[in-house]
Amino acid sequence: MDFSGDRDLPAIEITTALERLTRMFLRLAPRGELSLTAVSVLSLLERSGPRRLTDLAMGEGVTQPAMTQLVSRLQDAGLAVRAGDPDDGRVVLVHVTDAGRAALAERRAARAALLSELLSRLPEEELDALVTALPAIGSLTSLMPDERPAAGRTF
Amino acid sequence: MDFSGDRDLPAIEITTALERLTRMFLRLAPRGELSLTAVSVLSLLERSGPRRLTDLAMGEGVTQPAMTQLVSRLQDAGLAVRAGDPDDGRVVLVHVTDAGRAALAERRAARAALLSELLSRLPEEELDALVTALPAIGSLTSLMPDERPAAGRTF
DNA sequence: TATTGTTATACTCTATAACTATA
DNA sequence: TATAGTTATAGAGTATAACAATA
Repeated sequence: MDFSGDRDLPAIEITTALERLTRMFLRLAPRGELSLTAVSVLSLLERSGPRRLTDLAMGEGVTQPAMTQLVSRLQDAGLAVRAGDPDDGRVVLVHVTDAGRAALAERRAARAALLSELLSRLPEEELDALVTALPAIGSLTSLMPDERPAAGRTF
Repeated sequence: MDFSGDRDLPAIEITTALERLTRMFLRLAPRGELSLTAVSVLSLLERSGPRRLTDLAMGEGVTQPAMTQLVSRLQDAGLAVRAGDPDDGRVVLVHVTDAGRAALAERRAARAALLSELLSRLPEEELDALVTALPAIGSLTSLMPDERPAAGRTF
């Protein structure tokens, strides 16, 4: 397949595929205790270290009050902690805890186990195609701007 | 990359990638009036024709009452309609309306437009890899069993 | 005054339990 | 009795608006 002439062509197909993929993934495993946003926040903290509450809200596309409450829930669950910023008394820096990292790993392992079962039923070449597409998926998610404001309920 | 020897190997990597992809896609566009489940139901009805309410609930991994309410909302919005089954007076068959199809198309177009912008910034080979992986994504979503019961809130 | 974060309140969507109607 | 669907009620997570504290 060569889309070099019209690179926008497959957008609808990719959108439809991603819609179904998203739904499948959400249903792949019971969410357990953590909301999707909670997992996303913990993942971000794990990837990039402590973050300000406002940054987290922007990054996740939720409002500041929603993030305040989410961080409170995470803190109550022992998965994250608030720490002050010595340079600016208004700022709250959120850190992921070891328990938070462990919860993430456990959740990923559970999902991976279920996903493995599905992957094992894919034809060889389709599995290869999926693996080959992983860098593209990584790039795509990195391209998502962090500044998108919350628009309506995020889900 | 050759995983023929140990096909389960990339499950964690794929899980992590899908976690981020899911979050990105959810944030790609304001959801507008439709919840993710609503879109999924309409898509299923569009793909496979009228369905019983119970089937929809099972297929989406939500409870029957949740589906009753969702279908009521869709009906109020003119996007779906309830019809009885002549063969069994207890059964409700849900149909997508033309307005429902239009809403789906509009939503997909909006997302595709935003996605196009991101896709256009991918290197040529990554875009190709994504397109090549589309059949695999389709297979994967088809492999998802419909019988998975609701486990906790679905999101 | 502007910025950071929290509190108060309302809304959407979901779950469990109890119920109605048909088979 | 069993099955299909609805109604009643409660809980999680989010938004907007109003507020407190720091810069």
